[in-house]
Amino acid sequence: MTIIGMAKSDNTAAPRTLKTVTRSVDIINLLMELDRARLTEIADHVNMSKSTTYTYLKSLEKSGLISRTQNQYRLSANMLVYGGYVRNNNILYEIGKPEIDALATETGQYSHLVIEEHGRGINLYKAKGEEAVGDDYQIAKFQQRDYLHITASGKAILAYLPEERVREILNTHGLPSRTEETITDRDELFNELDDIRERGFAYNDEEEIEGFRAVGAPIRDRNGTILGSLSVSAPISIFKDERFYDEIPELVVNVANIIEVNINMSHRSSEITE
Amino acid sequence: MTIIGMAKSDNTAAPRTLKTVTRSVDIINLLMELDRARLTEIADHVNMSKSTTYTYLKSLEKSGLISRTQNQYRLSANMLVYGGYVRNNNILYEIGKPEIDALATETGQYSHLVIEEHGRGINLYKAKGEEAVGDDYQIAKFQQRDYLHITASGKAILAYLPEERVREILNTHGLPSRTEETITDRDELFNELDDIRERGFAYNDEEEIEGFRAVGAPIRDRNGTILGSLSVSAPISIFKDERFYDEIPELVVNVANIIEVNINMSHRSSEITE
DNA sequence: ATGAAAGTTTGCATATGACAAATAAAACCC
DNA sequence: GGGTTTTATTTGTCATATGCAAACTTTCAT
Repeated sequence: MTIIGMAKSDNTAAPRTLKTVTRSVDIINLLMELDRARLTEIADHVNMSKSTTYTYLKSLEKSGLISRTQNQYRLSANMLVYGGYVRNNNILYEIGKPEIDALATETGQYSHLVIEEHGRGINLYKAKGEEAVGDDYQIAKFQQRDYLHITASGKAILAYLPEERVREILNTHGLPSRTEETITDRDELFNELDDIRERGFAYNDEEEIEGFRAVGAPIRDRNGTILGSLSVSAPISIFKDERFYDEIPELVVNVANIIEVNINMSHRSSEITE
Repeated sequence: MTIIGMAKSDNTAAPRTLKTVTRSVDIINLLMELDRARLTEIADHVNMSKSTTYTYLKSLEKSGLISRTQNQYRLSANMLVYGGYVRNNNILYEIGKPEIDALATETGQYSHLVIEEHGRGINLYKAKGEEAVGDDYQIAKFQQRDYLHITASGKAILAYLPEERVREILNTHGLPSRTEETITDRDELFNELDDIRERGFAYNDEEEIEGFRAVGAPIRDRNGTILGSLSVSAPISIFKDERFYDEIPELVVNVANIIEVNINMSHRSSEITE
């Protein structure tokens, strides 16, 4: 009775996709992995002939997605333009940024504003408090995106997504673990999500990074649709139990509520259809 | 004897480019222009059949470059991941950010860190001082990229780029004007660039935005190669002549020098080959 | 200098993308 | 609420844009 349901019960056939697009994005993602690479190296990684790869690289360069310095290719600074556009036009960023800044200042720690896309959590903004350690804590430095089940902000989002959607996300990404504490079992996760809904906020107790704790709260629109979430994180030594279990959650939930109110009052709130 | 040299004396034929890539990026850029759009609208704009456009949109969506909410397509939040990656891995950002922050605090105004790519100035980072007006001054709000000849930071870069490269850029982008004061004449621009090199920094006196002034200074590596530039900008009422012509330039050049020293001392400085 | 490695160009065959037409699903409207 | 228009999706077919190999050029290393 194994229900290892990779079923993919699409009644609708998947729409056609352009190989050229897929391959282009493969190259772009590869460049984010390698930081910079030369033609031959790239061709090897993506399993295309050198000549074909050459054409791709030239095309991507001409279009402004990647750039080249002496035969080394890397992501173009234009990506900043696209990214900046997305951020500046996001109402959650517009309204949430000052609150996140204030929260980081108040707690002295890191505070993050997160949205979900394609089943992953994407960092919309982060602020660093005075006492926060690490330049940007540890490895997470270059990371703008993470699995939802391993962070407080991510779990706060999952808890308020339709269950069907959650299952879809789990099917796509699974439950990879990051530390001993990471939740890797579906049932356990669903229980956790129940708890989160009951409490109204999420904990992350060393589930992402050993020695780190975080508290996250959902940000929802007036219909209850989840828009994103925010979190505050710090080393255990700073988030001792009293603070971690009482003080911080109150603060975080409070700020989440403020953002919700401001968004719902905003004339732009109609834009957030999702 | 008109030497209106659009000559394009390529002895090398332009390499092949993939139509699919060009079209994909056209769609991406269109979405940045329209913010969000539906299939039919997009198909109209890019002059492709609806069915073809459909395939493009699905492909781009699946690859994570764009996203869809109820048949409205827009840039994906993933762009933040790419943009964030580019920023975080840029040594000029790493080293320049704290200096720009300090400069904004010190002057109370806006300070920007700019790099050049594809002949345009791209905002790597900006900081806002306490007394700076506007949420992000005026229209410039969503803009992450600008022509080089209309800003102080841009002119500071142009002044230290090889003349050949400057001509290339001018051929590509021309000298579009933004205000009455914008430099729109080639010879005038080259004279200006001479002046900038003599002084070591650039002025922008209402050339970009009416009522706004800025001072920009180049940031170069030990070989004299331009890496980027920084600037401080404010309304004329704040940058009165004394301040604009003496005080601010000294400050700006000083910070540029500090950044240069730090970059050249950095072990990563080898990365900046360009 | 010489050879090897990396990048670039070109011709050709075929897989891939473009379109039209058909179908399905919304949105509109009287 | 049913009929009409608009919009989105699917599919078959054909033309061509893409992928590869092989030739050529440049760069690097010894």
